[in-house]
Amino acid sequence: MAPSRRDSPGMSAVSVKQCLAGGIAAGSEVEVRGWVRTRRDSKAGLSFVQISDGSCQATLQIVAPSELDNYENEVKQLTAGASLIARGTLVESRGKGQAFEVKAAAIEVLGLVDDPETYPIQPKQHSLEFLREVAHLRPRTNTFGAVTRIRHSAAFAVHEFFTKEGFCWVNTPIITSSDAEGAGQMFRVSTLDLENLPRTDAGKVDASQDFFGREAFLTVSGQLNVEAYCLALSKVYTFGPTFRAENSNTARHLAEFWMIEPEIAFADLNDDADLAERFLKHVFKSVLEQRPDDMEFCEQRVQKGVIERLEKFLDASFERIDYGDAIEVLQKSGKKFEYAPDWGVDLQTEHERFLCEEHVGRPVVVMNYPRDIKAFYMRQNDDGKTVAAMDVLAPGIGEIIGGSQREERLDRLDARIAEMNLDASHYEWYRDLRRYGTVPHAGFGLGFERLLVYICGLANIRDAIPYPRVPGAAEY
RNA sequence: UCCUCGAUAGCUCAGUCGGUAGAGCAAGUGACUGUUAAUCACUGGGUCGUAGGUUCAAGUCCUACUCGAGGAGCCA
Repeated sequence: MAPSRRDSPGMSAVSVKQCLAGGIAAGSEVEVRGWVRTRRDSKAGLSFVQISDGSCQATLQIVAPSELDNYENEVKQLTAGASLIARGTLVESRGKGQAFEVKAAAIEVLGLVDDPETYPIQPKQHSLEFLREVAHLRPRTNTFGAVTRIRHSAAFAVHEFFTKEGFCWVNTPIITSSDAEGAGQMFRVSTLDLENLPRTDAGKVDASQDFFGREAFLTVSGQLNVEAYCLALSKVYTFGPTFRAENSNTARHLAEFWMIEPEIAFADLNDDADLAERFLKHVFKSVLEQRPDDMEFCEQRVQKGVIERLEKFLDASFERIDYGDAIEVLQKSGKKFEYAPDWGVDLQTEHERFLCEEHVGRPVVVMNYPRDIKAFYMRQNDDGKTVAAMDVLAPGIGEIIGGSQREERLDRLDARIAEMNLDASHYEWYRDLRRYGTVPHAGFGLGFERLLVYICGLANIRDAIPYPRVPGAAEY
């Protein structure tokens, strides 16, 4: 990682991370750029300025001697948030707390803070609720720096995993005309003039005059579309934005979030569960390896125990349990649940957490759910009562992945579409996939922000995405 | 959407029985110091979320609304 050359002769622009990593020889001339975290003045004729440039969790100490031309009128005006470029010598620090520091020969102040008293990001612990109200400034905090770098590493690990396993990333459409699987309320996409809507003779809004010549929405899932690519490229996945217009106001829901949906051909539910296990372990392992400083920050300041939770996850093989057996286990557990477990009803969060935290003590895959509580595309089992669906439950959070083997038999699929009163005309192209060379296939879905919440130990999903969109709030 | 709790200085909070407002941090000034979220002293900073109501008197009690948090439902 050679420092890039800059205009100034003999001087290289380097990151805070590079300065602290030990890869640059002490005595080197360097240029660093960043934002001030704190400034401490010494009457010995120097100031200490801690700067961050986002390259790592740590800050770099700039030692600014009072001999600098702009010491009195600029350096001593530096407050949290101000931006600067420092040029000088990278030296071993005389003080404790850091191995290296930069002895500045010049400090160029790019931007002071207009009103330091009202600058929201102060060198102290802020509440996450408050920081949500300043979403444009919160990336300057330790917490959001860590989450942002971890988010990047996790996203990279997702692509790395699938690439190594021979998958193709397929960009399914964000604008869609079908309501997919009825997976929830959709955002409408329209260019019609809301003040003056075209009407049909029957008085309905005339969608044929809209941009796409029909109704259109933002996607709630790329799964149906990606199945088509699966039945040609064998191993595919989506990773993109997803939208749900549900009025859910919780720490686990966003109106706009990123979803990962792999789909594998010539595969059954067991293959699907195997894939989910390898996938989660790879992402967790990568993040632990690539962002130890940020994970340590999460451990200290976000939630104690997050690192150990991930390490344990890597070591544990997933337990697999049939839904019916899980219900029996819950009923015989002697544990009092707010909702009594009953065959035919979906597992509550309290049930899921009991299964993986108390009953098994490691991640659990619950398989073969009652068909009446699951989507039309899930493959019907021979017992006539269940479908080949699975949920991966993780200690500390509950469901983290939901997936299924898909119904590849046209007659069975048609029967389900009819049974559930879905409009068959919407699924013609989906039915084609079963008419032209159908094969068993399976896949799962995973909310990327929920994965981050688990990795970082965050309490609220709104802190796992840069600009959270939730009912009643789309500021910034 | 339902239930519960909350909103007081830039931030985090205290504010007793209803009697016109307080701390820590931050900011400003000074002292001190190769300092480490430095330390010490002083100073400035408030339409108590909004609108009504009760009262001689409301941060405090009542009503409505707005916003936030926790839980539930829905789900990823």
